[in-house]
Amino acid sequence: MTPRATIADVARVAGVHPGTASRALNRKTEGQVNTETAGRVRAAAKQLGYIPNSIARGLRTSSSMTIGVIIPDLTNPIFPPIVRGIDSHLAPHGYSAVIVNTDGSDATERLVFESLVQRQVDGFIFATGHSGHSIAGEAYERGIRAVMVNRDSRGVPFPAAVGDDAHGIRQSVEHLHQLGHRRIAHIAGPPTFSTSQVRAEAFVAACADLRIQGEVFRAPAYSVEAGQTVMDAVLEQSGFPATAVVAGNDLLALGVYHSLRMHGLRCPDDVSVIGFNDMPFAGDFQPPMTTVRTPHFELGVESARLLLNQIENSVLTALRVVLPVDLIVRASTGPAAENIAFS
Amino acid sequence: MTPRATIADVARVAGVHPGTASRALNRKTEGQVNTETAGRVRAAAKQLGYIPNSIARGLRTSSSMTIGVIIPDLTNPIFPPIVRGIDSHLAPHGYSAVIVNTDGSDATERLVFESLVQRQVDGFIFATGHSGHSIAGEAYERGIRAVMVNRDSRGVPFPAAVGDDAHGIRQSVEHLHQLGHRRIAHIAGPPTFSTSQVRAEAFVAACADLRIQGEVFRAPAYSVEAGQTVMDAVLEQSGFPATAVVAGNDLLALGVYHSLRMHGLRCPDDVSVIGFNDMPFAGDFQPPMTTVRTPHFELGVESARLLLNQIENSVLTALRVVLPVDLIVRASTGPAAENIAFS
DNA sequence: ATGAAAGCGCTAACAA
DNA sequence: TTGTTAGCGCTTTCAT
Repeated sequence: MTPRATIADVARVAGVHPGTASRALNRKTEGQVNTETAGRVRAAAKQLGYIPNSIARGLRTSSSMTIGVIIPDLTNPIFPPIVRGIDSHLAPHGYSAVIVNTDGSDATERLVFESLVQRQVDGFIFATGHSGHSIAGEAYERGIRAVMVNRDSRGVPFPAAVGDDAHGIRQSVEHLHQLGHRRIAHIAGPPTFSTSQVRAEAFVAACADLRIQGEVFRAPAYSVEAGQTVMDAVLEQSGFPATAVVAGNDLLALGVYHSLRMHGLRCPDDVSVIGFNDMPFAGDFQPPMTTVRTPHFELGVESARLLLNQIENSVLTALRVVLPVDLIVRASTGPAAENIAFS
Repeated sequence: MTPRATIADVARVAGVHPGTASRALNRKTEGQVNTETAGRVRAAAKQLGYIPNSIARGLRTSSSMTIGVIIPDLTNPIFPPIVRGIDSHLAPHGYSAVIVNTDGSDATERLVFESLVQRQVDGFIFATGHSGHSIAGEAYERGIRAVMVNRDSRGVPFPAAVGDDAHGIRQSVEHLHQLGHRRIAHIAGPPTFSTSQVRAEAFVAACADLRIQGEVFRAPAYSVEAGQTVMDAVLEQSGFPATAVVAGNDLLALGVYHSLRMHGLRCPDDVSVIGFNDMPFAGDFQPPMTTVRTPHFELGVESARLLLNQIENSVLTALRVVLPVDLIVRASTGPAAENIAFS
């Protein structure tokens, strides 16, 4: 492996001083150099296959052109689109994203956060929305730039890009109401996520407005297993004869599907189910899932835009960007069952 | 934001020279320093909240502790588990992964590759398996360290971690054969991917061995749309009266589902379908998909291990790691239909 | 418009 | 065992 050409090499070939070469090669400073000289420098660079060493540049400019993206779990299907959205905005600006997973663990979150600080990332995008001991608060105190995506900032004054969850839930409940449902269960995500709270509150409010019975059950995680377990409990122990379930997200809804199947209940004939997120392939499930579509890619884009505005222009374009969501009606919702399917 | 403490600050507080502080703080060199002194340095570091600047370190050691991971598209559900596997091996070794998408474009691949070289990544993991004008060959000539994951190296002498695709296909065909199928279509992925070739060849070989009719159709992409389009053509134009389809991957198989449905055909009653990969939620599709499970997470781990061995120990532990795959029989395969469902 | 020189923060070779 | 010195490759003042 032949050693890579440095800017000194380029300068030598072009017959100029390294400083001049540097100026010629950088957009912001190329105006300061004679057009003809600049051309010579560029030619030399091309000839030598010069690739600037961004580590060295970063050391000098104290910026790494890197953004840390902290998510709970990349295998949760809502995150890949968010990440792609983030990347689609960062890349054209010369930034790269370093994605790390926390698996919902505060300890891991702290660990990866420190490791990214050590890597001199220029900012953070948090997709983890813990309430209490989140590192977001600490980040703010340290003067670190960050934004939240898909989760609210909850006290910490970082900007956030979120979907209009409350509206999505309201649409869901109204849809169910129109189908004749009057007793609806909501399986909410863990209370540590801001989304869980927002959605649960919206559910309660919507039920109150429409004068229908709504009951909230809490899942310990946003996962298929948790959804199934909680739905098992709803069916077997709660004594709440729901004809429909509004799940906190699609994973939970999928768990509800499983529970229903295990209990010999049909969806939507016996119980209607609505998810949240419209994760990829939600329309291919059995039955195709009625769910609230959240524009994850765009959420990613917006969060990146918010962050870059802060970093590059030191301006806060917005403290909160709320994107619209849409109820996608498929086949997991139908008319309310006349007979209560369970005790 | 108070300026971060540097190693010079730590040294000053501890009353030692920066060089000594550096040695005390690094695992590999802490043996060279007096235990008591080292303790004082560590105390000072802790007191000041010292966080080493890894950019500066990288400049000096010419290593960024970063690995570039090049994939076609993060939203293809097989990649998140691979990425997590990679990360699970890299993180404990102090490395971070920078993930970039190419969307199957050679131009983008080249672009992101250069951008990662510029970032001084210590190595690459390629999940894109192009044949011809891949940048892998060029990377090799430049002396860049890299490995391939889930795709074969195809001439370029980089190590690779792959699943035993041929065996998976053979299992699929045998399963179909046992169910009485004698005319099977294979919808192969784009020929630019090594996996497409391997799977198609294995399909042809298996059919020959079992003396059944097998015909290969080529999809222009590994996507749901492509699967649907190709299956439409199989049904409407090919004149090949298949009773079963072995799809090149689950996405393609899902497209086959869609096509079948549009044609009023039932799966598996009229046509059996087998996918490949066992992507997340494949068991929740309608019908639950029979498919070949590939250990994506482990593939990721192995690829990272292969790469780190090369980087840190300059040893090539293996040129090829082949992991076993398994046929997961669910509900998309059944006895061969007696009547040919289409012309 | 260009050259000179300094220095970002760190580690590695060399001395002592 | 510790201090000294130099320099990774780049940008950016300051001079010219």
